[in-house]
Amino acid sequence: MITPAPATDGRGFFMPELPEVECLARALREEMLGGQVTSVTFLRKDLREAMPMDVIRAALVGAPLRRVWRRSKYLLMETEYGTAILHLGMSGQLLSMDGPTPVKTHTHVIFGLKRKGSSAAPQNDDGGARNVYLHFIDPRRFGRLTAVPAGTDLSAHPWFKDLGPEPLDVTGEALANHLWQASRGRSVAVKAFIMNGAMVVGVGNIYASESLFLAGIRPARAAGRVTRVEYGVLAESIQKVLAAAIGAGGTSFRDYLHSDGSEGSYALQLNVYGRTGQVCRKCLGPVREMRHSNRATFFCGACQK
DNA sequence: CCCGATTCCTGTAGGC
DNA sequence: TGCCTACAGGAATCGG
Repeated sequence: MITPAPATDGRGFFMPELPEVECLARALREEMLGGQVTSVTFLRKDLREAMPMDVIRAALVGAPLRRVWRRSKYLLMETEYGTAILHLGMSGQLLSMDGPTPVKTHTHVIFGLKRKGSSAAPQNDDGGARNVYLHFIDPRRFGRLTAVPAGTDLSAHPWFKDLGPEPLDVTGEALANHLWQASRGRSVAVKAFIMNGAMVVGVGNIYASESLFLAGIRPARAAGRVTRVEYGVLAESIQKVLAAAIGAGGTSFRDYLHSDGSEGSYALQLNVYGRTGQVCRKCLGPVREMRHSNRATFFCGACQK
């Protein structure tokens, strides 16, 4: 039995990929929807790029959160005034805290929220319990945060305009057809091809290796030399890996949100990622590693053709 | 256009 | 033990 696992970098460091962002969106929806952002505090001006602080405040502060969702690895939070767009990068965390004071290093932005119904909360004792502070922490600062005013066409936004389909929002057949057609004549390695957000979103370095292992396709194969039948298997493998990780990542995320973020992410059951030299779980041969486009790539030489 | 390499950043691991 | 280097990742950008 082959079971995909939540993503870490092999040392237990939590890496937000599509499944983790999806779980984050679900958790925030559960906890925050209908609540109101009362403040956005910036502890620095830029992450990967400058954050438009006024635009972000204008989009969020003073109106109920009416929608929280995910597109690709972006988390979106919408009020009637606008939409904030957040990317956790590689090391980003969005932690729910009781207080407005940073408790971890590399806390860059703090969203203060008055949760739904908080006006009726008592003033004493747990009077502040319904207020919650979302701490955006990101040591490596690969994250991004921006916002757009209401009415903006998000599909035309620079961060979204070139994105391919959501792998879990289309059928395996549709995804396979799309990948196969887009790959005709392409010499790029199939691993780089499926990691390209213009082709399909949400497949990062870890899940690319894992999907190709499940599909039995070597990562270095030219995308244009993968057959339609193989793209059928690959599309289903991508969906299987991501869907299973959403389940597993969800569990991981609850620990993550309510503790320090690393709990539960050490016990990994990845098939090839980070398992160089260890035995393949299918054929007991050695898992091999190569570097491609400066990224570690893992595969089984016997199981993948 | 296509494709591979490089860049951003910091914490951690491993070599000596 | 401490210093140094390599490496991790998404996505933009550069150059051939």
